[in-house]
Amino acid sequence: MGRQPCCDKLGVKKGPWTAEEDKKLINFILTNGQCCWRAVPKLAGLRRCGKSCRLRWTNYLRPDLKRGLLTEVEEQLVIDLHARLGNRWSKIAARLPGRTDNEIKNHWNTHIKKKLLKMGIDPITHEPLPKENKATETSHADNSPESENHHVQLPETNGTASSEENSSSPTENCSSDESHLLDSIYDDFPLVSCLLEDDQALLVDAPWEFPPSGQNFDGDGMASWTENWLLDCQDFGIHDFGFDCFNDMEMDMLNPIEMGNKQ
DNA sequence: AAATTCTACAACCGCACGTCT
DNA sequence: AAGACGTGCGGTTGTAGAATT
Repeated sequence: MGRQPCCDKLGVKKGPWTAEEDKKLINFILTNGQCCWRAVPKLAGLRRCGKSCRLRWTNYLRPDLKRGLLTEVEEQLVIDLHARLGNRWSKIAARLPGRTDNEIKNHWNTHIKKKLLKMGIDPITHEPLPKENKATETSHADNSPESENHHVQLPETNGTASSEENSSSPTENCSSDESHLLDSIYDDFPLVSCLLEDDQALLVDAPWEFPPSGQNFDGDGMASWTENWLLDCQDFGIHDFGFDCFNDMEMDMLNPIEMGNKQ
């Protein structure tokens, strides 16, 4: 049996997207909206796999994306959320409007991880590194993706540093300590609370204008706008970053922050 | 100036999950 | 209930450009 591949591998292009392909994809989605991704390549005239189209759209072409490096505040929020959620990048991304899980994941691996190690903090557990390990960790952790999967046996995480709960969510299971943790994070990082406040405001349903008013999208209008769009920074506004991606437990975890913030 | 190494990030892959029939 | 299907997620790889030798 087995399932059908998402696309026939033959004749499907891979690798970097060209501006032309981007245009086609944008044009198609503008006209038809996001529908069945499998059908998109064919309908849009692209020799790409549907999955690839979806990824390209969500990670790069979506107009509500911010580009550029994460700010200090965003970075701190990522660290904070990672401490609570582990490598659940999509959930973390949901808390950072305009950022994608892929972007955050990359930033984590290339910047934050190193930063934490330099500070003597284990990027997996967010606990201080045991002194004797610091040097060695720092020296090889950079290029060792495995290090993240090793589930470095921590001094003590109530003995449950098992690969089971994996999802590398170190604090996920210690709900009793949740409020403590949150309190300390909240105290330690006033910037985070500041962002959360802003973030809250941003969550107001404000759909991006598509196409921007005054632009027409037939023929050249579309093409020139698309080109500008691709060239320029994409910061149109916020859309689609609600809380619905959090399950109840996570919502409970987050509530204290939101609530505390309002007080 | 050329060669080599490093870094950052876009893109791919395989698996998991939810929905539909 | 089971299989097919579409989509989302996280890990990993490939590559272009920057930095270093």
